[in-house]
Amino acid sequence: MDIRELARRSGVSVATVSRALNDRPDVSPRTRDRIVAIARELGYQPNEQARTLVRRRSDLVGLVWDTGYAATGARHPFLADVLIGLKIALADTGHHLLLVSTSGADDAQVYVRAARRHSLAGAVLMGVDDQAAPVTALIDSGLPCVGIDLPVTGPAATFVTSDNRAGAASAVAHLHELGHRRIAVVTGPPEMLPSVERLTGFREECRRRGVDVPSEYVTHGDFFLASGYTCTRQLLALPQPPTGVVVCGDEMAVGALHAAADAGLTVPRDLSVVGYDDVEAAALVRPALTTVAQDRLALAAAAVDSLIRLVALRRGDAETPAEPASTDPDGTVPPRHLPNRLVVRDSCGPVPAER
Amino acid sequence: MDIRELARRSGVSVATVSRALNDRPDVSPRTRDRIVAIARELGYQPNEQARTLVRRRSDLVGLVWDTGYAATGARHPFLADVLIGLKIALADTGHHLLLVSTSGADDAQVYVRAARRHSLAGAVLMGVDDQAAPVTALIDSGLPCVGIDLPVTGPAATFVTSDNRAGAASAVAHLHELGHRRIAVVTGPPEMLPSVERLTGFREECRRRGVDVPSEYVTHGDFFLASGYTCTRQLLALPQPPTGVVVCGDEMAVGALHAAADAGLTVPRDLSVVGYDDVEAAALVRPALTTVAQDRLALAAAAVDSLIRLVALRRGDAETPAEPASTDPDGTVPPRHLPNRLVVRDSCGPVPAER
DNA sequence: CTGTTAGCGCTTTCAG
DNA sequence: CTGAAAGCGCTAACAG
Repeated sequence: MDIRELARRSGVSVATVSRALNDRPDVSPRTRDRIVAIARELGYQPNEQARTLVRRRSDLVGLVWDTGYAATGARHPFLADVLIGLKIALADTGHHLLLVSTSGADDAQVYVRAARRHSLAGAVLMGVDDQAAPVTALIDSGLPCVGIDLPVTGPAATFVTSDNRAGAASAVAHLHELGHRRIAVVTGPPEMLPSVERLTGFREECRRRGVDVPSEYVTHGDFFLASGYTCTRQLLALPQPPTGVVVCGDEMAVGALHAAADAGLTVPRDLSVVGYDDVEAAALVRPALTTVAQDRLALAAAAVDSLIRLVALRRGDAETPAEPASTDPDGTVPPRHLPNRLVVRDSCGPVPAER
Repeated sequence: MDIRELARRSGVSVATVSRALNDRPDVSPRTRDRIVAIARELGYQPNEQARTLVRRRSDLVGLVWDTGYAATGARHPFLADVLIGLKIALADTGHHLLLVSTSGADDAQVYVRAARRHSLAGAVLMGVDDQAAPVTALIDSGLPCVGIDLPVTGPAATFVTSDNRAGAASAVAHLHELGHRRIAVVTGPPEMLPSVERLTGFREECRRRGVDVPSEYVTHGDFFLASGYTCTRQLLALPQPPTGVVVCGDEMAVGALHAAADAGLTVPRDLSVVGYDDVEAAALVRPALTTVAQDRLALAAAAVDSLIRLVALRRGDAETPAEPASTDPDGTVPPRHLPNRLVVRDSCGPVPAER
């Protein structure tokens, strides 16, 4: 069942069928309707390869996600959820997600090659090092790219992330309102965007509220549980230990919970902990984590939306965009910071009496 | 940089280049080496679409995974890990994973159409209802398919799962050896393969050890936390409550932990719980879950291996397979049950003194 | 508005 | 062993 067969059955040429099926303006409505009806009836499916071959762009969006079990920060459960959101959002745009596998080779061109091989329409990047050569090469190749929690930029690249500053600020506010004045933070690696922005938000809100943040109160983990444990033990060993701690990732926050327990403290009686992300486990641990929730589906949807914009821009589409405001005048798609929401559970309480 | 350019630069015809690059026997070794060297040097990448168009089979493997947030059993964290395993295993075979999105339409042909559109080499199914029309249609279409935890079979279909019976049996054995004699079970829906097999394994091991299983001790959840909670509360409300319970999924097992707590019981002092899967949260909850671990990477690798076999069979490859034993003589790929391993943590203890 | 025609980049007969 | 030539199924000029 190919386009020729369809043309025969509808009594027109293949060109007309193609036009009708691709919603081109230059077909008479009656012809179009008839063709579309016959196509549907016959269950005709255009061959995606043939179409890509001539159009030089497929309906595939690559997902660059370094899932090597070894790679730091890669296997964040958070990202697995984003993946699902991507799939859902992409479905509405007629695109499909292709997980690009690097199969061993890791020269700087792996992603670029994969993109070309499959004539990708664009790519979504997450959980990778945005400074790594293969990644920068991809960005520089001019392929529309959107980073999730990765500050990639360029003529055909942009990113989406959470409003990390506001999120961290809300965590501080929550603790402050419970009476806490000795508030510490466990953030991520200093080279990662969410780490930096969350730390900034933390500092800003503390300043705003006149809360002093001694430098020992600022610690850096790697978003994995063990680092949250270590940092928290360190904090608790301080001469003036904090009474509340903002942990910039739920995995690390669970580590903080364990650290408190091992230090003989009860959460939230002796120590208050607020996490970040609201991963599944956040609601499962005891005490359930109070945490700054990211809307992962919305994050994915925003990424897809931005990507589609980039693709359209690149194609030179002059059509009136649905939301003209969100494409910058200079023909660029601005980064987006999506709002977060504090989810109050059981890991924060009033300040403990002075010991 | 296309094959023509490459041919020009190597001073041969495109046909020869094609043969060389595809490892065809009918090229002189010297010519081949020279062409391969030049290709590598120039970073030549064959266009996948052009190649698929003529070969009528792409390097894409579809992943049919019903990730609608609504779909039962779909968003199991377990499956997200399998996904990563699939990607890794597939990379070695030169294939890429395509997440097939159904974009609204849900007639019986959605998957079949998607498969045809992209000329998929095969498909991996997980987290879907193997009785659903779109799924059976895909299986019946003759596309090589392998189900993960789904008992799909057919001339070009097979499946992989855990050795659920042995796994459940090991859970029973563990409890029995700790002295438990009143052992209950929370399994999944009766129509799902893992539920059924785990329940069977549970029953067999109980019988083997002379442990009686009253019918009230057998409960069915849906693999989600809440159902584990409900079932466990029910069990604990029995006149003769169990002292140990085998919960056939970690999510449900966490629910069981909460149920125990809410019933005023301490795990493992008053109740022993063993889970199944060893998802990430299993190690994070307190007490950490003793659970039957599945090797998710191995499961994924086995799925890929089976799929590749099916693809080869279908192509009519007569080459000597690497492991001839695992392809059945009748030209079929048998289902596989991978071994599980009991991971002992803190949720099981000796039988409590009679209250 | 519609048909004809020329490829997209590659593999694969079929001759040599 | 190698080359010439015929498409794979579709889209996009270019004429009508």
